[in-house]
Amino acid sequence: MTEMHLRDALETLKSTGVRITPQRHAILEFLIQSMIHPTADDIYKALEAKFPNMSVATVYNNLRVFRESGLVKELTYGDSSSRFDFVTNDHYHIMCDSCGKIVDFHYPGLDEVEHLASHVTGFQVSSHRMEIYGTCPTCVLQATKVQ
Amino acid sequence: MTEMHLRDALETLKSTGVRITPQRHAILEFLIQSMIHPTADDIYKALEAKFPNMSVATVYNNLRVFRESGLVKELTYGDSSSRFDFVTNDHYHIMCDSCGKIVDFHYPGLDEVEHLASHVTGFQVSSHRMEIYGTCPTCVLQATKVQ
DNA sequence: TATACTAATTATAACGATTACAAAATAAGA
DNA sequence: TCTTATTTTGTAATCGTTATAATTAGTATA
Repeated sequence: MTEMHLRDALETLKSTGVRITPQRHAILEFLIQSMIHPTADDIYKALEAKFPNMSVATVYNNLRVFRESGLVKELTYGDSSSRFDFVTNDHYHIMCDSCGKIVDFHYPGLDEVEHLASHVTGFQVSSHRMEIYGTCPTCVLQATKVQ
Repeated sequence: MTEMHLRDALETLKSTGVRITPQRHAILEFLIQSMIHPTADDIYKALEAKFPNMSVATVYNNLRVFRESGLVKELTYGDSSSRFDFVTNDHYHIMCDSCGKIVDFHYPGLDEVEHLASHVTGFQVSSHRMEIYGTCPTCVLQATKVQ
């Protein structure tokens, strides 16, 4: 599965004239295998052992390249830094207010809202963003224990 | 209308022991009357004439106070700075990819998605965020003109 | 395989939004 | 009016991210 995604991703990059460097390979591999929706710094730290000389700039540069190729999605929140998500099939995110964990879930797409918004505002709609916030099971449990 | 909102807002603040300063009054007033979902800097610049000595820190401090009182909502996007929205009735935003303009629109709330997400992930859901992106009528028009 | 060309990496400085801090000013109740 | 805790101010610091320029390294071609 991961193998497949990685090979496809590399193929996509190559076909648009993007060179495959060991760093790019490693960052993509990490993103695909990662379940934590990592920040740029997470990625930098995770690959430190394998690439002791890699620069943070390389991580950021490549995340931008991947984003522009449509391979990766950037998730932005207020205070903290951006998180990055390898694009597979469409899914939404639910985020824990307490520990910050992000979990994927599927939903049939909000075409109706897009249509209504377009109708009401006259915008030409291109996309939408939706996230749900709450408390994850683990944090709910801990909150009950404390009392 | 604006008068009403402002008086209510000041009352809310007072009742939780927050002092009403001229700066707070002015920032709130500007937020209520503003249609542009301003950034902290927008607010700072807008009040420069009336408060030549006001510090940016004051703007940020008070926006935090207002947010914590539930009077103001912070809208965060990737690249640029946060935008602030005086909380009235529930509405969503549609944003122009080209010029950055944000327009409000109403929609009956996405209870169904919240329920499903809760069911599937086991989270205790508290809220959600939804935005639509596209091109505003003005920018669509300009794009056609150029050709 | 060697060469050449261009893109990518690195290290570091710069940037911009936001926050921390300490001193001075001030709102609001007694 | 007086008192006191809160708020404002000015400035420095922080942190994520980007710009820059020199070095290194993919990859197409011969």
